[in-house]
Amino acid sequence: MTEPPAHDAPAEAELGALLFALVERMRATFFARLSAEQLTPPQFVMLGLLDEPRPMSALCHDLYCDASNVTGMADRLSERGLLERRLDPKDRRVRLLALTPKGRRVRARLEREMVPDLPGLAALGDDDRRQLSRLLAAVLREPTASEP
Amino acid sequence: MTEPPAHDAPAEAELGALLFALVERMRATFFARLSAEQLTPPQFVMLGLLDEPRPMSALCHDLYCDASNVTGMADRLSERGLLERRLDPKDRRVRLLALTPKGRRVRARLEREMVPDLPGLAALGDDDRRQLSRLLAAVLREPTASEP
DNA sequence: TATTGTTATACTCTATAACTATA
DNA sequence: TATAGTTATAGAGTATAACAATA
Repeated sequence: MTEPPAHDAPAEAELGALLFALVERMRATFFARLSAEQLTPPQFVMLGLLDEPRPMSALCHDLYCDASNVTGMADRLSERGLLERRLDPKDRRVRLLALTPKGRRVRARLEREMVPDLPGLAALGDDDRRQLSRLLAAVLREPTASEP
Repeated sequence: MTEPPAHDAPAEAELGALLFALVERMRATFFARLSAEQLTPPQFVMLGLLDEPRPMSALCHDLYCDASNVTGMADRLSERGLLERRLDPKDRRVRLLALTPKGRRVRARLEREMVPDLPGLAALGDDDRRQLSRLLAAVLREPTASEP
């Protein structure tokens, strides 16, 4: 043990348990919507990472998986018309993955429908919703170790 | 379009985007710790569902997967000494899955170490941490559709 | 008959290693 | 030489279908 923690450990453990419970709660909606759309969870994550065309190497970094896996996932999603491979004019080794219009529609529909379905969210008052947004934004404002 | 929503849609979409971003942020810590422990994500979820011994059928419900998959997952985790199959005295068809002491230790260590590692959480002030706990608890207090 | 868990099969996800094309 | 992506292979997660044991 080194220095005592800046804030009390019990409160931190409670917050941690709540975050785990929240994720667990989101899983129900998540799986139900994805199976209705015939998408696997990794496929949905991949669609969610493609705000703009990105190299396959960037995708395998954000998916926490090996580059070899991105090949197969991209194959399957492009066969279904959800994304496409493009050439990178700056480097002929690179393939950029980009959502098709259909891929954009599917992703937008899923994101839109998953959140309102989350039980408990609609029960918050307007003030509490604003507070929660503010606090989540504050947590997310903090940079990740992997970011510059 | 039918009735106007009870609260404004933009605020709801923003909150949804924040929740997605939070989960995405948690993934980094999550994958790093699990690979260090040589556990797959589904294996960790299974350990997390075993607060007490539970029938395999209950596990496949909470994992959102078919019963046939629980057999193999339980095989692998029990080979590693993290859980064990027990007989249910009330129904001889049922197998109860229960954490071993080792499984309990591994699960506790992972849960304890994953949350403080979440970037941004430590940056919140004590008041904000309490607020966030209160709001998450309020969301989670709302029952799920799958609960009685 | 219905339910619990297992086995068999096929597809997807994942890592490792060897390979091609490009830089 | 190093990097981006692919292919081959093997282990793990997933669903479907058929099965044994029990209720």
